[in-house]
Amino acid sequence: MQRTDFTTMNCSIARSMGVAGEPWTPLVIRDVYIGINRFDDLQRDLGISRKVLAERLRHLVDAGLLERRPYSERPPRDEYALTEMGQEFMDVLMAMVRWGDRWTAGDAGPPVLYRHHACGKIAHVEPVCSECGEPMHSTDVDVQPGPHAS
Amino acid sequence: MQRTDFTTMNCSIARSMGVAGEPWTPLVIRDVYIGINRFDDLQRDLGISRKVLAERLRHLVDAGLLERRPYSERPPRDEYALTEMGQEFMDVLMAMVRWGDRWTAGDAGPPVLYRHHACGKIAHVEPVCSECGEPMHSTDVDVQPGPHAS
DNA sequence: AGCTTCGGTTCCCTCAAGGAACTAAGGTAA
DNA sequence: TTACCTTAGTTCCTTGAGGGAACCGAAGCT
Repeated sequence: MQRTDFTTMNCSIARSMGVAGEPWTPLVIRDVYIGINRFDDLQRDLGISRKVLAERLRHLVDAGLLERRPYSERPPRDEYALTEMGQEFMDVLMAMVRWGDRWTAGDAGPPVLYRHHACGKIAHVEPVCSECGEPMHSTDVDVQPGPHAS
Repeated sequence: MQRTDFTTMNCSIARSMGVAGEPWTPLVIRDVYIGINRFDDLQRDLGISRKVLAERLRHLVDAGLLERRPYSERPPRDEYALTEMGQEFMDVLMAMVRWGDRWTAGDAGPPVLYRHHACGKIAHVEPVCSECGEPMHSTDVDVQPGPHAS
């Protein structure tokens, strides 16, 4: 948790950042997604302090994005896996990958590529409207108060 | 900047977080997007420390997501506006809104709604494949090394 | 001359990040 | 049964970023 608690703000961006926006947290989620599931492997891959990693994992399990899963009875050992809530957060990270590839990758190009199962092509995500399927960027919408407006 | 510099890592998620992942930064971008463009207005709306706000704005201008724009000659005053790079970062924040609405909004419902210009309906973003237009979530892709793999 | 607005900067305090060392529970080899 | 290894943390200390309040400077307003 940063100094300010974003999780209680009446804004979905703030709450998302409160749950998964602390330093390292998105990278932990990415690593678990690509199959790095164990404490020592995460620590080695990220180069993160063991103390901070333990805090982040505890927070993510408490928040419901990760779950602990035993992979060995003797000795008893747990690994971390994405829950459905965590899987869906990958949508946010894939949007972040798209943006980072476009604006921060430079001439060298993106470090990883995504091959879409359905069509077999190298692709990136595009945001479209859930109702009509047309492109939906920030310039394509009006913002208006919702049920729980402040 | 957090202690660790994420902007130089060979990962678009890390670089995105390095540029726009510090505490408050996504909320500053959201506010500028919805038309809160001036220092004092941002400070009042967010309740952020003036010191931290000044740091964040400077960082976002340096990174190219925001630009300063004069809105008064006498007295000389600037306001902040999203660049194209900043506008496109809104795609990430809209994905975050979608996730936050689904998983953290609770019974009260989302605080804000988005009306899509093209179809006029209340909608949220769905990620689709840039090549075939079918849904593209993290479970729909294989990850493979790109041109600038580590 | 004095008050207000805007857009910051400066100062100080606290608490989180980073890093290294330590711990604990069990397994393996001699 | 002694010694060492692996895994998954915890503890301790130092440093530096976040928070808050006060201050500042340029311009306008009365």
